Amino acid sequence: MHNIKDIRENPQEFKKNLEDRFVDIKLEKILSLDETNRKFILSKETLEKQKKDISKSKDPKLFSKSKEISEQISKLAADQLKIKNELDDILKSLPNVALKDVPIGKDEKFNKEISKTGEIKKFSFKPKSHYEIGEKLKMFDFDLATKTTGSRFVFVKGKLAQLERAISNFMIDSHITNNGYEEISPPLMASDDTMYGTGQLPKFENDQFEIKLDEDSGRKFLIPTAEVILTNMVKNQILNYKNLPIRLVASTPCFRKEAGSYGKDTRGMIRQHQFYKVELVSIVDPINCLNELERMTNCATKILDDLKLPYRKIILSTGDMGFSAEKTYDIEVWIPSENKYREISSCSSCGTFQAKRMKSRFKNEANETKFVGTLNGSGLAVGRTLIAILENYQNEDGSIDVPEVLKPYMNNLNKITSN
RNA sequence: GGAGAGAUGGCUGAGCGGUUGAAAGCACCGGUCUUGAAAACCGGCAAAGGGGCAACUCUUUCCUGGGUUCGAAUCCCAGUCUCUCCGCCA
Repeated sequence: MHNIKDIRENPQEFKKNLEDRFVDIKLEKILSLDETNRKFILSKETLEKQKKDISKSKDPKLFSKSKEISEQISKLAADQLKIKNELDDILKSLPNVALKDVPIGKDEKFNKEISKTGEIKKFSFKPKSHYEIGEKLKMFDFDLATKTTGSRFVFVKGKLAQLERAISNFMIDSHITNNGYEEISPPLMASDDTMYGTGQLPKFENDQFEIKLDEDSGRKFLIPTAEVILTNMVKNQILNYKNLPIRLVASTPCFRKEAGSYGKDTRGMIRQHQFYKVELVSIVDPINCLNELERMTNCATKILDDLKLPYRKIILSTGDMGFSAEKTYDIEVWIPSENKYREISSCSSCGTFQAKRMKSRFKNEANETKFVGTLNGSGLAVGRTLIAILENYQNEDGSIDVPEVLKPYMNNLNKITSN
């Protein structure tokens, strides 16, 4: 959430920054609510001071006066709270401000390609889509998932299930051993305020699967990404600068309603309600956010290098970035059957935006309390990596070569064939 | 599911109606000492918000929400969470 103090000091700049993200900001409303709020606070505090003085004096003659003041205070407090809540509701739904080097544009058309890596393989036959390959191998079963569960789910079976697990294990091992991340096996559900902390609530409630444990307790949500639960590990904490950076990795299922993408990617497992993802999260001193973003993105692309999959790196435009992000790189992998690149990772710096929502702070070397910086990135989306391997490593007979680095995770299997 | 215990600052932990924003220790920051470090010693060290150009000052906060009282970390009620024991189950 944005600090109202910063807005107050530089309202026009704030307005412009959010307009660059194509957000309709009611600046006048915000400023007037803030002013009213402060007026209420001032009069409330004046009364509180009077009351405190009376109680300190211990003078019985003043006691009845104190009671009167109490009533006035509670009235003022109620009015003040109403204004404050109204103000907060507006602030809570405003996205983070983009950094200066982020291209301004209203949607993905304004994203900019930064680099292309790897060679696109020339097939001597027409490459099949991952779902054709998987179904032919009898290792993807979409119909069965429809029967047991519904649309946008899949059964992965046999060697492809093993391959999926191999991909996940290879990625985690790589991040642990080469990049210094700590592996976490987190809860797959998150509470209301946890979801708020990383920015999924209040604005994107419709994308989340809500869980009710019982009538009385608060609602919970299936995590749409491990980012939510990993980042919130430092919620409501004041860390020491010596503990930073914190680097976490987890491989978890992710659950998304995919509301608003009806009819999009309906075939295959590109867009599912449930998918595995290896997620990277960094908690850093905010002055290191940009370096960490580069580092994290490199951790993600290294996986694709090792898997020998062609990819490109793009920087998202202001309109295409996520709610909490200040700068985002997407990594897109080559999908032969579609003859184009598709997103396989998204790495974002959130600056102190999430930290302010979570109240995650640290003491710096000067012993001052500051908000931490948070970053998250996929390293990588496991389901989509499986897709990319199927398509890029396919042979004309429908078999799949196992990528070199995954063989140790597949009992040194060279090739996946039907039967 | 049954029976208890508890929730205090970055951490451990005192306080159980009135200079308690909160003892003490640890951690952290600054200093003395030292070639440097450690140890020892000295000093500092909660957060959020408001007012003020500033020095500074005020308010709130001892899990959350109500209540009692002139006054609550301290008493009462409700809730949340944690722990221990018993039962049940992976």
